Amino acid sequence: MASIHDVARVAGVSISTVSYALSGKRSIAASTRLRVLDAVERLGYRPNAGARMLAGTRTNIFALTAPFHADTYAPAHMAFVLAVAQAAREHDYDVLLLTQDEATSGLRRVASSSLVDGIIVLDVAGDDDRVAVIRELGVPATFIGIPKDAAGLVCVDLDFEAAAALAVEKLVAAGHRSIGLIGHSPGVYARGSNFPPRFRDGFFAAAAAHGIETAFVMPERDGPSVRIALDALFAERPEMTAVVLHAEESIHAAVLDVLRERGLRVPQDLSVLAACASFETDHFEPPLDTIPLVAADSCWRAVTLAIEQVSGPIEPRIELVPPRFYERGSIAPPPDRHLASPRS
Amino acid sequence: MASIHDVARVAGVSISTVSYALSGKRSIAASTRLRVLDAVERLGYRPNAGARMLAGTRTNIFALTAPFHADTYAPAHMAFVLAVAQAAREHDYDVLLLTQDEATSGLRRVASSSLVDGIIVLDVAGDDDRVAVIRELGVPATFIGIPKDAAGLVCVDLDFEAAAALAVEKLVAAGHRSIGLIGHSPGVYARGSNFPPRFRDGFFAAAAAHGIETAFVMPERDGPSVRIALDALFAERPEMTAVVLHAEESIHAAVLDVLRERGLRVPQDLSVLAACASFETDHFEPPLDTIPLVAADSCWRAVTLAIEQVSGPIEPRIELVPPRFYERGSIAPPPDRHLASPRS
DNA sequence: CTGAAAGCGCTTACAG
DNA sequence: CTGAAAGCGCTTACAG
Repeated sequence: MASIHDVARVAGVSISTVSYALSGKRSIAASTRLRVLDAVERLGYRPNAGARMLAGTRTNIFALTAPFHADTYAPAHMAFVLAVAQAAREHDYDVLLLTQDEATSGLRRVASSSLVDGIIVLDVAGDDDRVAVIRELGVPATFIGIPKDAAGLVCVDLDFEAAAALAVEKLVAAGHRSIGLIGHSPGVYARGSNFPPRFRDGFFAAAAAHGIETAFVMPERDGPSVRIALDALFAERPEMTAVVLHAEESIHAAVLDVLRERGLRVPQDLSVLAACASFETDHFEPPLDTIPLVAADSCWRAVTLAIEQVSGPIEPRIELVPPRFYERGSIAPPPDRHLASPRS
Repeated sequence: MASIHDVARVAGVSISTVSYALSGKRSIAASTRLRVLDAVERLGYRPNAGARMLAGTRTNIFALTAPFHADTYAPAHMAFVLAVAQAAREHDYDVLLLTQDEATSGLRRVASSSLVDGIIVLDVAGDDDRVAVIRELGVPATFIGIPKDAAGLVCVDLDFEAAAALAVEKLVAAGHRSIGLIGHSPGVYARGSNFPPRFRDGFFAAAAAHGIETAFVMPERDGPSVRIALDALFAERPEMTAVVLHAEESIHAAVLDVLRERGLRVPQDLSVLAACASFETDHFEPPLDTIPLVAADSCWRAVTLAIEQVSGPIEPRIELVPPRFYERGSIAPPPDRHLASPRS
């Protein structure tokens, strides 16, 4: 494998000139640079990663700690892992994958051996063991998600409260006054991350602010549970004209199936809005209006903030990514029977 | 951060002694080793990764190339990524994640910069671009899956043909003579990996060997498609008494739903076998007999073979992991009406 | 604008 | 059983 010495010899310059020509860290005569680049090309030279790590100030590797648990929703998890890897690559960083087995010990290992320049933390739980370790290590890190005690940390997340408020606003604007929320399974609220309650509470708060009636159910992942959950919503709010979904993809499909069974048309009889979904909602029948959870948004920002920290400490912060609404045609005004003053 | 010199000073030995005490590559007096380990402990010493990579012969990092496409089934994909990472860690290796964006260029990059000691290749397509690159690079690599031209490569995979044969045998042993196969969606067979056809062809071959009637359907991922597919099976083989599933988790659930709707009990009226599933099948109602695709099996073997290659070339091979059957109670003898000579 | 050289922190022959 | 030293391939002050 060609080394920097080979390149220097072929180009007829010193190794420092090769290094600078490649890094651009000092000005090089155009003709010299060309000779160097030509030699690099001809030799297929690639700087040795280990040597750069040792001599330089950074490794250009981030650790990605992405614990996977029994109740982790694989598609969303995968979307975030990939989005981090892609964002990192666009900043010339590689990603080292750390799993649940090594949640805290892996962080210590890669940080104290200077294998990585920093850490991206995924699937952040309310009380996450990794928080204390990262504080202790003092290594650059960005959390995607918000732990209970975020003091001194750099966190990025979708603004779930704002997303819930936006969902309510869109439906209120269409004329709805009674809105159901179909959330994740109860287990998701009980343990783990804080975004499901953040969305739920944001939903209730926004609804209250608008004087809107609500009902809330948490079905399990199977079809029968969804059926029962929808029945419960309609039982509690017979006048309900819209439903917000903050759940997994399969729940969306199941809800639409049940509505079809019951002869309820979307959006003529019931408006439906998919909130904070990390999957496409336009292959559903009908396609669903959505306020998506865009993994690329949070992950890009997280990587950017991690890179900033590599150059030196930055102000701790919780950065909330603003939600956006995409219309697909699954929201309409409520059917006449529900209007205060029926038309015609 | 403490260096090997700090440890040597505290322990009162030379840095080579520290190195050898830690690597065990030459014999050290017990008392000396204790002093070294004590110093390591007190200083919280961790060898610098870059320095080891540069001075040593290996980086202890594998690249994992795991392209994710629109039709990739996230849970299985995730299971394999995690299994590789876990197997690697148990061999003291870390895993660098390469995504679809960099499928081939990433391989060149990490291999020629000596960032990694080898490559684990996931989601292998029949004609996979990565095959040529890896041949060219001559870097240690293990494929999990089998490309069309596997000459010179080291590949590991479940023995899908044997799994299909085992599925048929189990059902034949229970008395079944007419068996349906519910496969993946047509798109999966059209492009991509070769394991779906390998299973399908193995199924037909084994059925033919046993003189068994078969039918085969490829439903899309949605509920209605599954309903239609089951109807097609029963239309083609009214005497069908067993079904083998080689498909995604949601298809399994949908099949069981439809059978329930139709009043068909499993296994009294119809036996069901889940084949090559990378998810648990015992939370279904009823739990399903299974010949699982165990990610940990293939991935552990793949990592082991990659590590062997780091020490020097090994014989190219295609290693097939033998399938195993787990009984859960979803297979029973066919109902009496289907027996050639009805009892009583 | 460019070069000679120190130094990053290890591993591993070489010597004893 | 242990130590002194070369060397891995870079980056980056230091000098000119």
